[in-house]
Formats: sequence, structure tokens, C-alpha cells
Amino acid sequence: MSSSRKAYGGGSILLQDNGLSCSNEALEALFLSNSSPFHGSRSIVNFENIRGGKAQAMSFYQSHDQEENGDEDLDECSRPGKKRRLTVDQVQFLEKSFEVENKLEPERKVQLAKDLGLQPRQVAIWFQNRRARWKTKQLEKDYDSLKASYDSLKSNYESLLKEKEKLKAEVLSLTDKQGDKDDARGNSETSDALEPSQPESPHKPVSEKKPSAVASIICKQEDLSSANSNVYDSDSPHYTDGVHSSMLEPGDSSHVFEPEQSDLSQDEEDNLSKTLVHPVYTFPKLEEIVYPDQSADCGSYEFPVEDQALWFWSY
DNA sequence: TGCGTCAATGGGATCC
DNA sequence: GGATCCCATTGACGCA
Repeated sequence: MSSSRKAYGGGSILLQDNGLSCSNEALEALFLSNSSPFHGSRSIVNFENIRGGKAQAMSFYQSHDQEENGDEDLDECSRPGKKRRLTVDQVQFLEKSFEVENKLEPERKVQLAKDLGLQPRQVAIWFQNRRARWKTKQLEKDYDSLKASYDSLKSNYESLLKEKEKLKAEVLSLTDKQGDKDDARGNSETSDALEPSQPESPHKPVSEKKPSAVASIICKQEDLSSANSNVYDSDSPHYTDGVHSSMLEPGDSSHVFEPEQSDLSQDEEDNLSKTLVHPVYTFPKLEEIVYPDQSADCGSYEFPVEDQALWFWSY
């Protein structure tokens, strides 16, 4: 590609255009600048590399360099060889143009160059750099809104986790109470015909169920931390397009949680219903009391994928 | 003097 | 094949 661009002004060729050959559009822009509202811009000509620049350009244009810079009393405006920032007026004009359209058609480029007393190439470069700056700012904005969204999600998730834990404890408590009632009723009905080999009561006393509840609470702690790490892990890879804020769209909220967790949630629901419908009749060993359902239990506090959208968007 | 900003360069990719 | 874009980088400049 570079052939055309180099013809415009890459390195020493630009120098030639501006300072020596006086034969192409760089010079044309220079002439045009005399009638522009930005006449006298220090940025019109780029005599790059005249002072301490690339060696190749220096050697090639050394005589011109000496001629141009021999007079140290030259004022800032007339001293070439340094990069000059665009004037405030030029930048304002370009900014307004950029607001209208951030892409630059050839006709518009030439017109802007005429109006500003710049080379068309300079206008194109300014737009190029301006787009890059805009993109950087956009990325920062996207990051901020994404982070805010994530923080909000995390906060919601944690509060829902607590609420779920509370509800589960409530269910256990109610189950125990119901078991006590059944026990009392069963004892009064069968007290006369109690057999030694009778299976143990389907409803264990509250004190015997405690380990399970304690274990589940312990598990919650692990669950919360693992869920957090899941959120973190699944966050960055989805951010594939820095320009767009697509991550904030509702449909993407499901990406925050791993799909496999929904299976575990189903297991936990099964286990919970088993506990309620088919109570354990035997006293297992202590380890068995605490751990039989832990694998399911630990991972069960995630929300099913289909529920995530609901709890998040209806919160 | 270090650092941030910005104009400009160079190379690769894409479009027409 | 020319024009333009994007991206990484360079170098000049201004400022604290």
C-alpha cells in the first residue's frame, strides 16, 4: 500500500515535496494555506528529520537543512524541522468535522485541507489518530460500564445466596417440627405394640440432623467463593469486541455462570425433595451424615441457567 | 528530567 | 494496483 502514502509524505519524500521539489499537492496545500483562515500555521510544512532526525533524511537534505536553519533567530512560526502541533483553531475545526462524520471522504479531506491550510495527508492522519483516541475512550467507557454491571451482578448474587440459605434453614426447621409431630402421634398410636426390630423413626430428632445443616453451611462458604471465581474466570474471555458494549445486553448475563452448575442445582433439588419425601431411616456413621450429598450440595447453590435471567432482570 | 500527548511513520490488511 | 484503514511505534513538544 505504502507507495501512495509515501508519495504523500513518508519520511524524506515528504521533505522533498515540501522543501525542494515544489511539485505536488504538499506545495499546493502550502499555497492554498495563504488564503485560508488558518494562514500562518506552523504545521503546514513538515521538515521532519532536518534536526537530529533519521540519518538518511539528514544526509540527503543536508544543504537544505543548513540553509533553513542557519539563522538561529528565526521565530517559532517560521522555523521548520520540528513537529508542530495543530493550532487550537485547526483542532476545533477538525473536531467539529469529526463529530459530523468520523470517516473522511477524499473530497472532504481536500476541502478540509484547503480550509485549514494543511496538507490533505495531515488531515487524514489527524482523523486516523482521532479515531484511535476515540476508540481508546470508548474502551474505557465500556470497561467502566462492564465493571459496574459485574459489581451489580455479584452483589445481587450474594444477596440471593444469603436469602436462599435462609430459606433452606427454614425448610429444615419446618421439616424437623413436622417430624416431631409425627413422632408424637406415632408413639401414642403404637406405644402398646412397639417391636424391638422396628425401623428407626423416619424423622430424626433435631439434634441428630444438625450435622447436616452445619455441613451445608460450611459448604455455602466454599460455594460462594467458587462461584465468585467462576464469575471471574468466565468474564474476560467473553470480552471479544472492545468497541461494543454487547456484554451488557441481557442475553449475555447467562455467560457469567458456568452451565454445568445448573446440573448440580438439579441434583440438589432432587436431594432436597428426597430428604423431604423419603426420610433416612437409619443412623449412618458420622461421616456419612455430613457428606453423602456434599458433592451435590456444594455445587447446588448456583442458579439454573434458565433462572439466571429471571433473577437478574427482575431484581 | 520524566512523563503524557499528539503528529507522523511504517507495515499489514482490506476494499474497489 | 491505488487508496484507505488499523495498529504499533517513534519522535517532538509541553508541562510539572
